[in-house]
Amino acid sequence: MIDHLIRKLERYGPMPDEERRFLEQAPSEVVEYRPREPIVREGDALSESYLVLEGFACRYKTLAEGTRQIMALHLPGDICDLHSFVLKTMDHGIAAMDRCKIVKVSHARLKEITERYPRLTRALWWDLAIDAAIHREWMISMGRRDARGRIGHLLCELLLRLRSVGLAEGNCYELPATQAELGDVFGLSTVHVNRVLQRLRGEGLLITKGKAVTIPDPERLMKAVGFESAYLDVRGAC
Amino acid sequence: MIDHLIRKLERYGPMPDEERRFLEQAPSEVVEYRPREPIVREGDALSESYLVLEGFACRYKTLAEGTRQIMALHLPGDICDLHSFVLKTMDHGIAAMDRCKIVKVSHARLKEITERYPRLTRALWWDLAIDAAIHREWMISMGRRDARGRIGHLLCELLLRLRSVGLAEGNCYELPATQAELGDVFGLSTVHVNRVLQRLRGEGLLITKGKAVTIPDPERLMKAVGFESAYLDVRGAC
DNA sequence: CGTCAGATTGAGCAGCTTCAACGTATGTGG
DNA sequence: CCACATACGTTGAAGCTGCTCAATCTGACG
Repeated sequence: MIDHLIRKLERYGPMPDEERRFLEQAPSEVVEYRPREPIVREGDALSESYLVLEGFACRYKTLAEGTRQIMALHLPGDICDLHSFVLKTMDHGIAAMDRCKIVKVSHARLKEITERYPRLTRALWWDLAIDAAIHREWMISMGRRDARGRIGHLLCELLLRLRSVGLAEGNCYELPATQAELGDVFGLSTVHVNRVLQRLRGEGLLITKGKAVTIPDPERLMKAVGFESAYLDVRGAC
Repeated sequence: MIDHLIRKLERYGPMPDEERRFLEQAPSEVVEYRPREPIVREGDALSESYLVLEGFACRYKTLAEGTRQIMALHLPGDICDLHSFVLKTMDHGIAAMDRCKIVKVSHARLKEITERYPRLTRALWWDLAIDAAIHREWMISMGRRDARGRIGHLLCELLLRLRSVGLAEGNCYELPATQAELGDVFGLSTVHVNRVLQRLRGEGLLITKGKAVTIPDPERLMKAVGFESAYLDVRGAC
C-alpha cells in the first residue's frame, strides 16, 4: 500500500526490515476524496499526517481578496504534513486535485518513529529536505523566471517526480490541473497561462490532449527553461 | 554563546539539562565573516551546519543569466543548514550579509542528537517547520502580493523575528541589506524597490535612517499589507 | 579631495492583468 | 435523444505594474 513511500525513502539508504514493518503498519484508514474536496482546512488542529496513495493533492492558502496561492503539489508517495507534525494547527489548507486516495498516519506513530528509529527519522528528515529544495526552486521560478520559464520548469519537475514513482510512461503523464490551478501555482492569471501553453505548443516543446501532457523532447524543454534536475536527485548521506 | 538558539527552541517545550549541555558543547569553532563573504558555495560538500550568532546571513542561488534569488534570511539563533544535514551537496549558496559571526556544528553531532535525544530532534524538526512556514509565506508574497505588499510584509516579519531573539527595540531594528538585495529577495528591480520604499515612507508606514528601520505603527503596516503573525507564533505540540 | 558603493530620478517599454465575450466538451434531466 | 447547464479553454482589447537603461545625487572613507 505504501510502496511509493518506501521506494522513495530507499533512495536515502537501505531500510531494515523492522523499520519497514513498522512503516507498513503505521497508516490507519484509507480515505477517498473527490476532485476539489478539502482534506485539511486552514486552522484545523492536526493529530495525523496524510500520505498520498493515488492522485494529486495540493497545499494552498486563500488570501483576503479571494486570490489563492498553491504552495506545493503532492504526488503518490508524498507525506503532505510531515513538516507540521510538531505543530498544533495548520496555517494553510490541503485539498485533492482529482480523485485521490489518502491514508492517515497518526502523529503518535510519527513520534514513535523519532523515539525508536533514529535512522528512519533521518530518512524522513531527508524527504523533508527534498521537499524544501522543491520549494526553493519554486521561489526561484516566481522571483526570477518569466511565465514561460515557470510553467516549463514545472512541467519538467513533474515529469521527473512522476517518473521516480513510476507514474510517467516515457515523456508522458497525466496532469489533473486546470489552467486556473496552474495560475494559482505561480501567481499568473488563467488567461496568461493559456497563452503561454499555446506558445509552448507552438514551439513544439509541449503536446497536450485533455489532461495528458507529452514533452516530445525533454532535453530541449529543459534547456529552454533552465531546468537542472540536481535538486531532485540528491542522494542521502547517512 | 548559543543562547538565541536555546531560547528559540524552548518555545517548543522545556529543555532538559542534559540536552542543553549537549547543545552547548556541540558547536566547534567560531568564524567571522565580512559583508558579502560566502559561507558556503553552491555545490560544496557539507560536513557541518552553520549557526548564526551575530549578523545576517542569506541563502541564495545565482541563475545562468546572472540574476540572483535570495531564498531565506537567517538571523542570530538560526541554523542555516539544518535541512540539508542529510544531504551530500548544496544546491545553493550561503553568504554573510553584514559582518557576521557563525559557529559550525558538525553533522556527526547532529546525527548524535537524532540517536540520543528524540525530544530535541523533534524540537529541531519544529524549528524546520517554522522555517518552512516562512518559506511558504514568501511564496505567497511572490505569487500574490504586489511589490508594496511584499516589502511591507518582509519588514513586519523581520520585526517579529528580531523581537523574538531580543534584537529589536520597540519598533526599530537594523536591516543590513541594500536595496539591490531586497530586490533579490522578492524578484524586484533595485529601482522599483527604491520607489516602493519611498511610497511606504510617504504613507507614514516606514522610517529609515541608514540601516535603521523604524515602523512607527506596526498595526497599521500589518493591516496595510495583510500580514498575519500566526505563522511565526506556532507553538510546539510535544 | 577623489573615489566608490549605494540611493534616487526620469523616460520608454514589455509582460502580465483585467474584463468581457465566445467556443467547446461533458454531463444531466425530461 | 434533445435542451440545457456547467466547467473549462480560447480570444481580443485596454491598461497598469514593474522592468531596463542611463544619468545624477549622496555619503562614507582613504
